[in-house]
Amino acid sequence: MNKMQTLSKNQQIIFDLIDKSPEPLKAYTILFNVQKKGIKAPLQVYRALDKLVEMGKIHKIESRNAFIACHNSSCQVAKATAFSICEICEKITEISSAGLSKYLTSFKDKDGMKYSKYNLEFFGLCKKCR
Amino acid sequence: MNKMQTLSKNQQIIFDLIDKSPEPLKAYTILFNVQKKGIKAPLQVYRALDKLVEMGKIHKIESRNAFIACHNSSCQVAKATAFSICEICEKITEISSAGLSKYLTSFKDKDGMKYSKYNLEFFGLCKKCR
DNA sequence: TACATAATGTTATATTATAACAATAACTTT
DNA sequence: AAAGTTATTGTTATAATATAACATTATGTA
Ligand SMILES: [Zn+2]
Ligand SMILES: [Zn+2]
Ligand SMILES: [Zn+2]
Ligand SMILES: [Zn+2]
Repeated sequence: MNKMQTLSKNQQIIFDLIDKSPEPLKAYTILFNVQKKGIKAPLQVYRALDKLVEMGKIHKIESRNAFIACHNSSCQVAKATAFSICEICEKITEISSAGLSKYLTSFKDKDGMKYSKYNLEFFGLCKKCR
Repeated sequence: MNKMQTLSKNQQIIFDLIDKSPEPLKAYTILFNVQKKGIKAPLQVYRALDKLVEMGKIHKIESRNAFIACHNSSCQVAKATAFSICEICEKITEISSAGLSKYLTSFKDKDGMKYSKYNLEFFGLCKKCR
């Protein structure tokens, strides 16, 4: 069974903010929004983000330098993520597809090499923007 | 047929450097290495990089902020890229798999949405590092 | 308690990327 | 060739993203 992860003060503040945000947040946007709670320096934000990513509570959208809460039942697959990104409105959604993750987790390259960790970002137009 | 793309002076200088590099290069590493050729400012580098990415001559490794030349017969699939990244030695290889690109290009999410563009980064240990 | 580990606070700095504006070069159309 | 248009270049300044280094405090464990 998973060891119950309890969040530290800063981790909890920053996770709550990201979790209730309708869109991915950037580190300095987070910083600005938690200054009233006493978090004053970028490093405090980045440290909490690092831990939250490690725990699988949030994911980083690499092409956008932004962070989104995992809604995939706190990602068992913290290290195997897939997102869709709308190129017009920047709506970003975590894709939760057993088929996709199975395909990618079992994918073997030319050397027969398998990879348990991956990050996939799809780009296109969301429903609203088409 | 594809319009033959001819590179501008700066684009050619920067492409040549990336193309002959055994590893992905970062923007400021590129800048440092082309200063002897008269390219003095970050913006000159970033502008050339943008165009080269557009043309599919190079790709950006998003999780590393680094650029690698496409060796996939100058990527017909400039907008559908996949890489493997060794977490120890940072060896990075473009994956060229018809099966993978077919699977991802035809992948439909829960809303039945298809995406023609994607970027996939696999993480693991390369042969040498295992 | 005593020890070890994780989290925090703080200042400074490194790294990555773009804004704004002016000047040239290259390509089109007449 | 002339005139108009677009792509590329040059330059300075600045914005945005991220980490180094060091001191302190809190938490967990033997
Ligand atoms: Zn997730
Ligand atoms: Zn949209
Ligand atoms: Zn390619
Ligand atoms: Zn390796």
